[in-house]
Amino acid sequence: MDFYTTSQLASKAKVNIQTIYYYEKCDLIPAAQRSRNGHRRFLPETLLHILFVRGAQLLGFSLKEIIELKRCFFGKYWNCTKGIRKIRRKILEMSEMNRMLVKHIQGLKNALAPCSKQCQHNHQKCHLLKTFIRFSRQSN
Amino acid sequence: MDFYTTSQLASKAKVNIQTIYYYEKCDLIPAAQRSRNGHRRFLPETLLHILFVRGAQLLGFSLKEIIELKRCFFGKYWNCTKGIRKIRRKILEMSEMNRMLVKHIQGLKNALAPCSKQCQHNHQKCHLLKTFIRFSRQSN
DNA sequence: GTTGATTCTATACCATAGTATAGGCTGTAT
DNA sequence: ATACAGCCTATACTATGGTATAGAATCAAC
Repeated sequence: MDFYTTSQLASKAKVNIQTIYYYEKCDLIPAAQRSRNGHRRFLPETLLHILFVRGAQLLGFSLKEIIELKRCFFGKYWNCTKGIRKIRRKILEMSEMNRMLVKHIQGLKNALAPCSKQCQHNHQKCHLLKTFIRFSRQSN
Repeated sequence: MDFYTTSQLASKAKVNIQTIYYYEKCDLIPAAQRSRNGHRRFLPETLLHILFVRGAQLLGFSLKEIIELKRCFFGKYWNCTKGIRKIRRKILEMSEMNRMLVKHIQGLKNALAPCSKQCQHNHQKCHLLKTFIRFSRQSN
C-alpha cells in the first residue's frame, strides 16, 4: 500500500504544509500513521477529506461546522440525517444572509441616488450620511 | 458648551467604553479634547461619527474602509466624488458576493435533493460528498 | 479623610483560519 | 564525514473587531 508524505498530500491538495498540520490538529483530517522516524504517512483517501473541507468552506461553512459535518459523513457511523439537517439549517442561514445583502445593496443604491445629482456639502443635509446613520439604528 | 465623557458617549452610542478608546485610536472618531486631569471631553457630534461607523459596518464596510470613507465625508475637505466612487465599488463587490451566495445556496440545494430521497451510505456514490468535493475544485 | 466609582494607559486575550519561524532530528548523496 | 533537503514540534505572528484585565490616578460623596 502506498501512503502520502505530508508534502505530497499538501501539493496534491494544493494547500500549505502547515495547513495539513493544522487540519490534523483540529480533527479536520484523520490523524496520520507514523513511520519509525515519526514522519506522517497519510492514507490516500485523506486527500478527499481535505477536498471536502475546502468545498464546504467555499459553500460557506466554518471549520467548526465542518468538523461537525465530518462527524456525520466520515465518522464511525454515518449519520446522514443529522448531517442533512445541518446543511438545511445552513441553507436557511445563507438565505437570510442573502436577504440582508440584497437589502444592503439596495440601501446603498438608494443612498447614492440623490447624492449623485447634487452634493449639498452639508452634514445636516447629506442623504448619504443620513442613510448610514439611519442604518446604525436598525439592526434588523 | 457641553461635552460628553467617555462613558456618556459610550452609553449614548450603545457601545462598550473600550470600543470608544479603540475607535479613537484607529481614527474612526475624532480625538477628544482633554480636561486638566487628562479625562476625555467629546464633542457631541462625535456621536454621529460613531453612528456613521456602525451604519457603514452594517452596510458591509470594514473598519479600514470606513476610515477611508470618513476621510471623504468628515475630513478637512469634503471629497464626495471620491467617497461616492468607493461606495459604488462596494456595491459592485457586494453584488458579486450576492451572486456567489445565490450560487452556493443553489449548489447546496441541488446536493441535498437526491440525498433526501435515499441515502446510499457509500462514500463513492454519495451525491452530497461529491458536490462538496466538486466545489473544492472550482473557486470561481 | 476615607471609601467607592470613574477614568486613564497598557497589555493581554477572544475567535477565525491559517502562515511563518526557530530549533532539532532524520535521511540521503557526495 | 559533511552538507543539504525534508520533516518534526512548538511558538509566535498575521488580520479583523473588538473585549477584558491590571494597575495607577483622580473624582465625588459622606
